[in-house]
Amino acid sequence: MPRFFLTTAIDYANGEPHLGHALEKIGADTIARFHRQLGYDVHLLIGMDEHGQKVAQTAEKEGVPPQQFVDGIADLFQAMWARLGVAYDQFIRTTSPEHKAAVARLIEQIFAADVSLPEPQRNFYERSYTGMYCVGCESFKQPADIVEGKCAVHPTRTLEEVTEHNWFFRLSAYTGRLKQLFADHPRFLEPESRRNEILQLLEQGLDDISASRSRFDWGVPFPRPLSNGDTQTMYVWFDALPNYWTACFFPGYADKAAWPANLHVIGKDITRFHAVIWPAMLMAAGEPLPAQVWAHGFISLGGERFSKSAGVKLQLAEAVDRYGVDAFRYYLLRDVPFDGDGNFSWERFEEVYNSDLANTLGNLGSRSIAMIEKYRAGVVPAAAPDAELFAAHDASLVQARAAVDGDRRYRPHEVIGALMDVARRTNEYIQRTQPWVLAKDPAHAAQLDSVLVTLEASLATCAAWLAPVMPEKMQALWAQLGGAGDVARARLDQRIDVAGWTVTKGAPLFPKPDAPPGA
RNA sequence: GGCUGGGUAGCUCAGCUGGUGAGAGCGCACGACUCAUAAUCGUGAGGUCGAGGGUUCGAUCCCCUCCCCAGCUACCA
Repeated sequence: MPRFFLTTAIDYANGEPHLGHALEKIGADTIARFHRQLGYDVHLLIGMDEHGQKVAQTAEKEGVPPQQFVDGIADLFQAMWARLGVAYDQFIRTTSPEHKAAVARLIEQIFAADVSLPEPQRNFYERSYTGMYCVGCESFKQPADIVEGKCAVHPTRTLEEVTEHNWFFRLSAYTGRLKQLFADHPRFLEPESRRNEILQLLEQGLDDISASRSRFDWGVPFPRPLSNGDTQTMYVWFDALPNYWTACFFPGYADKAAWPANLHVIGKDITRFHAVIWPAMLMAAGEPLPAQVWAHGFISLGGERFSKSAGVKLQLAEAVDRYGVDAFRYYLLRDVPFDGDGNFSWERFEEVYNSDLANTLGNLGSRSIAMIEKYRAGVVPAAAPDAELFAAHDASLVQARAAVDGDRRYRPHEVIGALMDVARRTNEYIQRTQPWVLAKDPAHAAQLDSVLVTLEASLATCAAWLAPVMPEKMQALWAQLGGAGDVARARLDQRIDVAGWTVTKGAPLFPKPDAPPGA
């Protein structure tokens, strides 16, 4: 069985999970579920990035030791993932001893490689760095961020010229190899818009980056002391990025999380770290590279750019409660293209819920199951589904497959679109064949059989293909259709044989909001 | 400022290397049907394909200029 090891960005532990986190995790979870149903041995890695100055500061503000603080945040995130049906296989935390040990190991691996290099080419070297430090931001400012000699964010404070002595990583040495990587593997970074940005960056040439910090200690100690004897803390990205690699050093995960990963799902804002720094680190360590990095877009709220203040406007719990988890997952994935940005609005949510879920899909289930019950006592006839209709369906499924496991990957919204085509086409088919007319004349029994199997088979296809998006609802549909066991085990690359299944009409799958529940 | 990607029906968007009448979904209007969650099916409304110019027998798709939007322009993550 082919492996499919995918990861999401580990979330920075200085706040509660919000809509942006949810989009990425639901997207990755759905991609993972699709692959499970396509016969891959899937490993989905998720986790928390828990080190760094900001986390330490936030913890201090809360008056809690940092470890205790991040423990609490991790609980919040895991509870949210459970709520959203994000079925990860491994949850990594950068504060765990296994991770810290493995990070040190990766760094040492780079030092080991350095031994054979002449000094001017070594990956890690010590260097003094002088920059303008803003006390308000507690960080160094780049020239572009400085306005009239002051930090743009804190114009009342004076910038201090500060010199730090750190470990540096010779990122500049990888410009050529990275260019080669992008040339040899055009799909290493997608979508294309993000790839273009990185190509431009590489064209400019890369600067070395610092790999350790002296100003705080909430992190992994850099494994080697400086020549002056000081031990510094690793720059958070040097601690965070390797999580994908350190995952396999946790007990029980040696095989499941074996490096390299097939896919890193990340947000477009951290493209550079994943498409430049991380590959360079791996090259330095002599490790294989991940097959692909996918940078998804952002979701805004009511047209406004997502921000901490905006985050208050939408409680995830509220969004989930309104129409249920699965409808929330569906809405996000359907309305936010995974290769671009999208917007969240309750108006759209309602439109999509009513139109796609209640009217098109839900009602298709209701009417089909009702007819099988009424005309055939609930037993699906042993006939062949309509060949012409299924030829059209199959064409849709080819598109769907391409959007998760082919040329168009990874675009769950296109999978959804293809399956809605299947549902709409099936509703159309009902209108065209008019089974209620066929039912009136026993002479048309065979024809009616054919129509009913076709409906059942179409619905089973929808249930199987949409299960990754809406696990619970599609399980319910599957059960109503009389499918055995778990819909999540239904293979997407095989035709589902529905002959002989016994349907059971239950409550509407997607009740209208104003309808009494269960009506 | 530089670079990248965009500006197509009320909304969200498809339109590969230029060519018979510019599309889909939603929304809207009208009609049909009754199996179904007042759901479904059909029809329609006719949008200067951002603006101007150019190349061409012919451009939404090629070139130039301009306007507008978004992103990137490196050590917060």
